[in-house]
Amino acid sequence: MGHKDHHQTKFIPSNAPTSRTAKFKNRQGLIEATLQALSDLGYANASVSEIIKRARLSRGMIHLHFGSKDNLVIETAKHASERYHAFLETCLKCAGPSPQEQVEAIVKHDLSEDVLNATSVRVWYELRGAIYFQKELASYSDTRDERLRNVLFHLFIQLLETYGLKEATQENAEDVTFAFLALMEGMWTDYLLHQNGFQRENAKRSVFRFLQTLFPDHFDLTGAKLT
Amino acid sequence: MGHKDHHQTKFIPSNAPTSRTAKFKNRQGLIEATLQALSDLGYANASVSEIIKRARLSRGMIHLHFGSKDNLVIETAKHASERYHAFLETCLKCAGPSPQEQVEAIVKHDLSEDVLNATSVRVWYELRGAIYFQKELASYSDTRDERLRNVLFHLFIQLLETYGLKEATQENAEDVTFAFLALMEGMWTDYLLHQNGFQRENAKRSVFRFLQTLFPDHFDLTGAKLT
DNA sequence: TCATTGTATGGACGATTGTCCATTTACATG
DNA sequence: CATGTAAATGGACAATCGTCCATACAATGA
Repeated sequence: MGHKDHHQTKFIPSNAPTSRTAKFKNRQGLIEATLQALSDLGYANASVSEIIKRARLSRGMIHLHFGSKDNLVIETAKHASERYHAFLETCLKCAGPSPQEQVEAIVKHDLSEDVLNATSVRVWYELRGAIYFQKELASYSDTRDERLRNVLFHLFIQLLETYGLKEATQENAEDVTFAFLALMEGMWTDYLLHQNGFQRENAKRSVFRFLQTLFPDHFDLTGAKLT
Repeated sequence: MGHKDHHQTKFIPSNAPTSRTAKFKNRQGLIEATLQALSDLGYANASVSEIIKRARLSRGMIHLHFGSKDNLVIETAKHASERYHAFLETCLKCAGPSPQEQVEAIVKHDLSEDVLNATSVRVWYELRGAIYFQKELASYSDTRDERLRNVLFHLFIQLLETYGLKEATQENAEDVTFAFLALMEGMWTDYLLHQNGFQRENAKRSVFRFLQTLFPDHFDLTGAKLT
């Protein structure tokens, strides 16, 4: 009934050409709708019907644009992953060059409202869980994986070296990286589970307290309060 | 065809009475099968058909024993939660009474093969994710929740007091508890994601290194090596 | 031994899943 | 304006979902 009208009012404000720009917009719309459905309903209940309802598009569009629903989910994961890494890279470039400033930037990025919010945390959790029976997701649900792990490892190496702990630097840096990543993972999980009670500032303070005990010369709790 | 035979050979070895013991066994069998299905397939694909296939029972049994599939999942979560807490309590009783020994016991419990294994971690993850659209699960997927949080909080209070840091003890203990739980959460997530590469000993060492930096008088890395 | 009771079976049911395609719509080009 | 091509629609389809029930079975008490 009103489907066509909705589509027109949504994507063709006046009388602009539909063709390619509209096709791209619909493609993006499906991805956004999938993110929303995953967030609202979880992977188990994010059906084709629920996705197209949110996209306000017709049933066949998923097949037309993505071939299958599985593929749509994979592309959605890819989209989310790229957004995460792009924003992270921006944050790292804006921050100062010193290791402590870089680490600080990573913490603030990962706990910022742009990254750690109700929708994205839910989607991230659901897509991770789905890796088991949708192996192709693994490559795109790699938030906080090898790339970031390597960056952190080298940052911590530098920080450890300033203490002159040459002997066990390698192993120490590995352990610190491992623990730091686990800590950040845990923060996200805590946000997921206690969305109402979660205090962003407390989370930041805990992480900086952790960093402070490890590197008392480089970190203090004032870092947790800055945006 | 062979359904009856399977059932008999499984639950009635010789000619024992079926009645109540068998009913209980079938009930337990369904719960175990649900755990297996959740682990193998995830919540999204753990259908009634897949569960009864693993339990080697007939379709109607779920309705008979649990009323609905949703209820079976809830009872399964309850079962898993009770098992986790019962084992944790045993570990805490076996360990020495000092705060550092109690914390150590918690770490070793949470990273032991009995608790942190392929099946249980998968189930834990899936059930947590399902809380969103199955609210009743929340009360039984509370692994590492308020109960454990309180225990840890008081243990860390005691440890902090020995340093004479009376002023900020409360806030410090909260932060430490928060960070510690996040760290353990993250370890589980890491196990989930990198099951092949995960090194139990590395995880233990990282946690103990974390504790050592916080409480250098009470913890050292030798604790990480003991079973 | 026969009736009763509780347990177990497996197929039927409507609802919903993801896929696909015949059809319609709308734009770009001749 | 007419024609061709790409985009979008929404219903048809088989498969599967969870629920439920008529039936069968097995053990117990009279």
